[in-house]
Amino acid sequence: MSDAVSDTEPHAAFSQHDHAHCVATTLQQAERVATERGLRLTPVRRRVLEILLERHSAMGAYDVLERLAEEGFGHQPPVAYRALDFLVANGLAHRIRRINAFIACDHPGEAHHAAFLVCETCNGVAEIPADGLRAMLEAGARSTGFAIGRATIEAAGQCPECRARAEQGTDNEAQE
Amino acid sequence: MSDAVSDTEPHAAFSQHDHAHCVATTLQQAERVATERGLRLTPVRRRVLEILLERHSAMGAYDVLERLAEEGFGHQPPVAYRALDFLVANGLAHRIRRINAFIACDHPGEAHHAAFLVCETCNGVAEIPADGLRAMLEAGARSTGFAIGRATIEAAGQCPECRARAEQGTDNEAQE
DNA sequence: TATTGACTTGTGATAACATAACACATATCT
DNA sequence: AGATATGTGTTATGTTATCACAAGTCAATA
Ligand SMILES: [Zn+2]
Ligand SMILES: [Zn+2]
Ligand SMILES: [Zn+2]
Ligand SMILES: [Zn+2]
Repeated sequence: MSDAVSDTEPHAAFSQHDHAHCVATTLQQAERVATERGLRLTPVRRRVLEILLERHSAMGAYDVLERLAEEGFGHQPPVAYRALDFLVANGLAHRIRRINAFIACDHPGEAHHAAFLVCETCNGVAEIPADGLRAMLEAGARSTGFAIGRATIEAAGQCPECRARAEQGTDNEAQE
Repeated sequence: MSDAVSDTEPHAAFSQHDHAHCVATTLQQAERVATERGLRLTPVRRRVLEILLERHSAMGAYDVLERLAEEGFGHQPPVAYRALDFLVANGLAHRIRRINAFIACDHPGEAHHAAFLVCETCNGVAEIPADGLRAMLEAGARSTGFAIGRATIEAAGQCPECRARAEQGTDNEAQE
């Protein structure tokens, strides 16, 4: 049987890799960005970024808050939301609206538009480049006179690993 | 300088038009779709669709619920959510995640992918064709082996009318 | 006709997500 | 030090969404 997946290059979010390297380089980039722009990457903010960086999936604000509380930071929602909002506002994290969650940015500091692939099975989230998508969206909007500020581009589906796993199980999956 | 907006073709959501015509034709289409597919467009469901069709902007579930309650339907959130979920599942309405709201579909029954332009000033929402965007997104996903189910493409910004209004005000709005 | 089974609508309760308002602390600048 | 802006923590509340269960509707069929 031919494997439809085998000839692709899976995103780091959906495959085994040296994640410590992801964390180190991204955190380093984030720190450089903060310095360059005079942002105050305070203890809470930095810790939230580190927590998000632990996995290639998105975390809800309350999950982040729980971690913060355990570690001696505040126990109330605004503590998490403020740090998360700071990170998002400064391009160090992204908000995934489909699942009300947040994820660390893969390329902080580099001007880019991103789209997100959200696996409905394992909850992994991959950030993929979306400059072309953004340009196309912008073109569509311009023809109606609409001026785009920010865009949200998200896809829900199944990542290659979960897809392969599903192939083994022979059940028919019902669609939504 | 020429007016950057004047030569565009504004979307119905952002300009004066015969809205009764919008409502009539869309509702008619929706009814045809329901009949063809054996869907039960019950009183609540139909009423919710009519309520959404009243304006070219999105409504929150609780706003819909309030209307339903006034009109003798149930008073509890599931009443609204179930009807809305039914409409979304069957392509008669769309969910706008950026603002946690719902809007009637412009072209029920016609297979299409849509993107949405959400005006942050007047809360108008325009549905625009997104088959090209979807194809591009799909291409990006495929290169990572990801299989897309549903996609969310939304832009927040300013509609042509609000943009024009803002231009007039810029001289006066220098001070707060 | 009466039974059945799938589906729909309603309810109360609760979960999950997000912000308002205010007090106090800490950094920055003069 | 004093003035100003920013950040952190708190309590309280607002907003969005789902769960679990009872009762009603409807159509096929025994
Ligand atoms: Zn990694
Ligand atoms: Zn997966
Ligand atoms: Zn209209
Ligand atoms: Zn507008």
